[in-house]
Amino acid sequence: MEDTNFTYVIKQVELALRPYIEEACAAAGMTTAQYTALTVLERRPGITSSELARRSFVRAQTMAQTMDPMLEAGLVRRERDPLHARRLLLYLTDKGAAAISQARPGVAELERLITTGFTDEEGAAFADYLRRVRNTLTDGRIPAPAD
Amino acid sequence: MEDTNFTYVIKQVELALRPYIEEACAAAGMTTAQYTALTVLERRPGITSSELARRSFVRAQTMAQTMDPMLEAGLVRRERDPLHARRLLLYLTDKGAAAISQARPGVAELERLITTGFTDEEGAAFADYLRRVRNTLTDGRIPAPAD
DNA sequence: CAAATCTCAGCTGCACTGAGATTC
DNA sequence: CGAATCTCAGTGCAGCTGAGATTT
Repeated sequence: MEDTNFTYVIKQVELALRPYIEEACAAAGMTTAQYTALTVLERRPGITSSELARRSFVRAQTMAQTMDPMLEAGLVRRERDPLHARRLLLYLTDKGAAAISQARPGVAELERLITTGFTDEEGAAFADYLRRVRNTLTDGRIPAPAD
Repeated sequence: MEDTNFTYVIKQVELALRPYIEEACAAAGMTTAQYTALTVLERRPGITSSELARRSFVRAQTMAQTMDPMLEAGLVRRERDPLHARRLLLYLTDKGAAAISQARPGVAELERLITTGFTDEEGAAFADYLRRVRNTLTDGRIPAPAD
């Protein structure tokens, strides 16, 4: 197992992936970071921006920056936490849910494209490897994987 | 094979990888993009900036921007192509080779970290899957894979 | 007081586009 | 003329740091 160049090839895959993802997200008027944040928010309504940042491996300031235009556009709504006045809890609005729906088909199409030529077993193995690598690299970074 | 979220997990892996790569490259006073360009240049001395850009999946302008500080710092040298006055051929200098050497141990260490807990077979399969995905996504983009 | 959250302001890396000059 | 290369100038996204206010 020498000269496999994982860092290089992973970077290439990410670069090659980018225009596809951007296109799918743009179809719903969002950036990639915004779409990702919305899908996490969909699974964890009432999360704080800071927590969302931790789960996405970015700083709180970066997430706030991602959220700003979506709050403006009414895709996301926020409320003071009644138990903790400093916290602002985030919720998906109907408009936000609609935006996700609009982007989802393109993303699903891309998921299929990625594993073109893979058997089901290979696809499952690939998914497993990716998660293992992620977990190795982020060991102890977050309370529970943002999966 | 549903709900595997390749796009999401690949993005996470790339994000998690970033600080490690940056650290290894910074040890030699380079950015990630610069290190990558140098390693490609090492394998293909006399390549043009445009060709290098194609092999790295970026625009010619982006590559020029990556190269500029390295030309300034004397890590890379360039010469007019005697056969084509418009072209500038790129070559690694001794200083550039030294910079690669300085960054390489950190990168090699990272390669090992990535596949922590993988058997040799799993590592080989993972490397193969990544290349297949890259090739699917960049189908017909460049003459020969920059591998 | 310490820790967490949120906000403001500015910076960097690395993509992009568009336009122009030169050369083959 | 068309295609490729190189350069200049400007844009945007998405990370980052640092500092300050507020709350538990």
